Amino acid sequence: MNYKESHILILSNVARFIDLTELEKQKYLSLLTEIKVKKKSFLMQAGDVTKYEYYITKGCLKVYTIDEDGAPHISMFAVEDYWTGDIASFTTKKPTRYFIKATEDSELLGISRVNYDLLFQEIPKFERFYRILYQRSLVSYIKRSNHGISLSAEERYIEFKKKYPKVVNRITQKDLAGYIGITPEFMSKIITKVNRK
Amino acid sequence: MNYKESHILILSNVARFIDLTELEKQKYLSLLTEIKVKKKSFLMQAGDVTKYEYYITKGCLKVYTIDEDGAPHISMFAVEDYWTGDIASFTTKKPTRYFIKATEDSELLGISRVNYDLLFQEIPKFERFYRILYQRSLVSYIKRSNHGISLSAEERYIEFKKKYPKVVNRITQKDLAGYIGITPEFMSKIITKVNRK
DNA sequence: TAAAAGTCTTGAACTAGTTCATTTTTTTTC
DNA sequence: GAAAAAAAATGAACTAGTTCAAGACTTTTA
Repeated sequence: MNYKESHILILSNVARFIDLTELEKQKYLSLLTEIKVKKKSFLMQAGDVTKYEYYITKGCLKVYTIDEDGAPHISMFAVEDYWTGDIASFTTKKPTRYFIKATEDSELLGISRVNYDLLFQEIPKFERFYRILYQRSLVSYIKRSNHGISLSAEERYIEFKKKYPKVVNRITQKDLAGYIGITPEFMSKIITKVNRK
Repeated sequence: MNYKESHILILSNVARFIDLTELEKQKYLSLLTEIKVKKKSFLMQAGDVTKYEYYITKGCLKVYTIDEDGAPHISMFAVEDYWTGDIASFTTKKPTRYFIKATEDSELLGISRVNYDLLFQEIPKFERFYRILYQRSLVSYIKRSNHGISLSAEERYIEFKKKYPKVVNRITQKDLAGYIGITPEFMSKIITKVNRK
């Protein structure tokens, strides 16, 4: 069977953890929705009840909250081959506190709540896929939450560059500051200092 | 069937997400190992390859790393009805960076790597159980990692008290400081200040 | 392609959190 | 139940990170 590029990408992502028959692949793909978002437009805004979980096939998005003082706190940058969304809102149907905004023109595959439930019924193997996917995400979020409380801003910046070398060049310094958890001014000072070394 | 108390506890934890037949319950329990740890002794130390994932039936333990300066950073307190361990080391067989130490005499049920794999083969429903368990843990770690970078120490303390009102009274202020990510001295000042209000 | 809007840099004054040292209080141990 | 060990409180001097303001540089938009 001849698949389009975005479908090849998501199937190879899924194939990391489970094997699907040709029929299952087609069933799976039929449950997905193609979504395009222009740079600067929103995939989700605080207050929405999120309809989809997303897989990014092209582009870059930032996932963030805005605190009472209006300061943004970025929880992740989602680029090609990443999953994103707000699982809490997706599963509980409560309004999200997150914004997801495209920082580049982006293309995604979304799975709706109905289809997500259906997926587990029709291809129970996907329980395993998501079990392993969540297990791995968990490991990286546990690490990140430890870093947040135990590393200095400069150390967190160095870690970020090491972990996401390609992402650094695709985002603004201001957004990076929002991810590291500091002001853009201090981010600028850290970068000057680290690069001087 | 008449189960012992610790088994009733873990079965009701599992029953939150999946239904098991009587036979499956017995199979599941047969894969678990009972473990007791005395206060101040270790369940795991940095460098070990972790053999088990744990469910706590009694007591309290702290999960932490120690940084190059010798400062402890506590990633969770595990009390009754909580799961703990180091999934990264458990699944990859690489040495852990974590210490797990009992802060009270504690009792746990452990599942070994071999039995964990066996569990999924014999009762595939457990993929679903862990999928949902990890999904929920993920939500709370995403929140925690955001709090670490966006809230002040005082705000994190207030959040902790709200989320874990019972745990606060079972741990030392020093350990709480290690969780919040500040020095014991500053923790003391915050507590004095917050309670004065 | 000019104007506007947003991003980045730098510096000075400030605040949250650290470090170190000392004393008091609580818990552990024999 | 006394002695030792650990935890908690407090204060003074310090450092990492913030805030505000102003100017330079880049990107977006019409």
